[in-house]
Amino acid sequence: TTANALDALSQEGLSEEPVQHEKEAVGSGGGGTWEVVTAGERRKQQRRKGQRKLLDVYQDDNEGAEDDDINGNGGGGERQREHPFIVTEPGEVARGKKNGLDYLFHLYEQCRDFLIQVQNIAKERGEKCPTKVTNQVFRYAKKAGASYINKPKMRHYVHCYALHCVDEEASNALRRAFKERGENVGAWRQACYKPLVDIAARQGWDIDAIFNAHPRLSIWYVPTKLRQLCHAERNNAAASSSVSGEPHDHMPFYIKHTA
Amino acid sequence: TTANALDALSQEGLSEEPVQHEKEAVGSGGGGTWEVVTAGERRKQQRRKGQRKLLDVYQDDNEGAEDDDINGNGGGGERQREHPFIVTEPGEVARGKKNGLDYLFHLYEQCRDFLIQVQNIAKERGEKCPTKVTNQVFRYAKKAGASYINKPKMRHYVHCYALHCVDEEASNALRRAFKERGENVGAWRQACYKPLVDIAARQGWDIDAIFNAHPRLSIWYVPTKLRQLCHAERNNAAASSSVSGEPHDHMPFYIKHTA
DNA sequence: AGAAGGACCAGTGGTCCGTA
DNA sequence: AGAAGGACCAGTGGTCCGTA
Repeated sequence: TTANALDALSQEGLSEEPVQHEKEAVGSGGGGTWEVVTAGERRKQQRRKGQRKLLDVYQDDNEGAEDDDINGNGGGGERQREHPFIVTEPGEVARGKKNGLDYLFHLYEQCRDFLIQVQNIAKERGEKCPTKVTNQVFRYAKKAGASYINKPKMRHYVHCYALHCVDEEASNALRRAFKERGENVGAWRQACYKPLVDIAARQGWDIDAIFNAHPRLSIWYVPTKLRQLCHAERNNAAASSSVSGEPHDHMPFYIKHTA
Repeated sequence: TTANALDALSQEGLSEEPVQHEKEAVGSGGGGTWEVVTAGERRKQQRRKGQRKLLDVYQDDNEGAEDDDINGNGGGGERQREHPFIVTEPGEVARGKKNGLDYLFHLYEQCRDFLIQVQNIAKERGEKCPTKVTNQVFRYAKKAGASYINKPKMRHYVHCYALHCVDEEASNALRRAFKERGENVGAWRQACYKPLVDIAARQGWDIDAIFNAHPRLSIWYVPTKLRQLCHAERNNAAASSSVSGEPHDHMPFYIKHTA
C-alpha cells in the first residue's frame, strides 16, 4: 500500500509533450491562396463522408503507444478504475487504495493544460478555438495518455473545484471539517454547493460571472445543479424580502436556510 | 409588382411581443428551497424521456396563431419561399419579386432582437444564456412568426453582414460597384470575402477578435470559409515575407493578390 | 443558370445507470 | 453502501443538395 501513496501523486510528472505537428504545409505556389480556397467552394469539398477523418483529435495516430505506466500499477493490467476519492485535508496524501482531494483538483489543472494545448494547435491551424474544456479536450487528454481523466468525473466535481478556486480558505475549512467528522466524498461534495451559493448571493446571483472572473475556473461550464440552486435561492431571497414588506432590501434580519 | 416593393419592407413592423411568461412561480413555502432542490438529485428527475418537453422554446404553444400576413402575399397561400436577393445600393428598395440587401441586413438585426429576448427569458429562469445566435434562437424566431428567417440563409450571408458592420463605407462601395456591373447576388457575396480578409490582415489576422469587437457582429459565429481564407492568407503572407529574406517584415514591396 | 431552405449528419453537452 | 466512468441521448453547428 505504500506504492499507492505515490500513486496519488504519480501523475504529477505526466508532461504530455507539447504537440505541435503538421504545420499545415504552408501554401506552396506563388499563385496566391486567395483564388485557390475561394474556388474550393463550388467543388463540394471531397464528398462529405470519406474526408480527412477528424478523428485524429490533433494527435498523429499514435496507436498502441502505451507510452507510460500512468496508473502506477506496475503494468500488471490489474487496476481498471481509478481509486475512489476520500476527503483529505489540504496537503494530505491519501493512504490505501484511495485518492485525495489535492489530486482531484490537480486533475482540473491538467485538463487546463490539455485545453491550452488544444487551443494552441487550433490557432496554429486557423481552426475555431475552444474556450472551455470540451469533448475534444477530453479526447485529446485520453490520446495523450491521461486515461484517468474522463468527462463524467470532471463534471461531477466541478463545483468542488470552483469553491477551491474562489475561496480556498473556505474550501480548506470544509475539507478539514468533513474529514474530522468522517464523512464520505459524496457528503463533502454536496456540502460544497452551499458556500458557493452564498458567494453568488453576495455578487448579484450571477454564478456565470463568478466562474468567468476566475482564470482557472472560467474554462469550466457552470454545472446545471449549481445554476439551479442559485436561481432557487435568488427567488427565495426575493420572496423573503417582499414578505418583509421591503422589496429589494438587503434582507438583514431574516434567517434563510434552516438546515 | 408595386406591392412587392412594400413587401421588402413589410417585415419592419413585425414586432414580436416581448415574451416574458411563466415567471417560474417563485418558491412558495417558507421551508427554504435549499433542501428542496438539493434533495432533487437522488430522485432521478422524472425519468429522462417524458419530461417537461423543452419543445416550447420559450413560447407558450401558440399553435396556429398565423397572426400576421408576414409574407405580404395577401394570404393567397401562393408564395412558398422568400423572393431571391438582388444586389441593391444602400437605401434602394428592390423591385419585382426580389429582396434588396438592406432587407437582408435587416434580417440580421431581427435575429439579434430574437436573441436578446431568448437571453432575457433564460436569465429570468436561471438557465444558461446563449451568447450567439443558436438553433434555439432560430426556433424561437420561427415560433414568433418570423418564418422567413432560417439558419442556412443567415449563415450563408454572415460575412456580407460582417463587412457591412465593420466597414460600412467599403460595403456600400462594393454594392454600388456590383450593381453597376449587373452582377448577381452570388458574385457580390463572393466579393465580400476579400475586403474582410484585408481588414483581418491589418489586425493580426485575428478574425475572431474582429467579430467579437463589434457588438452586433459578435453574436454571429465566424463562418468557416472566412476563417480558412484568413488562415490561408496569413500563411501566404508569412511565406512571402520569408522569401524576401526578412521574416516578420511588414511586407512592404510585395504584391500579394493577383486578381 | 442562380438561389432559398428542408433536412441530414457528425460530433456536443449532459448525465444515467450498469458495473465493480 | 458508495463511487467511477462507459455509453447513451436530445438537441447543436454546419451545410448539402433536392427543390422551385
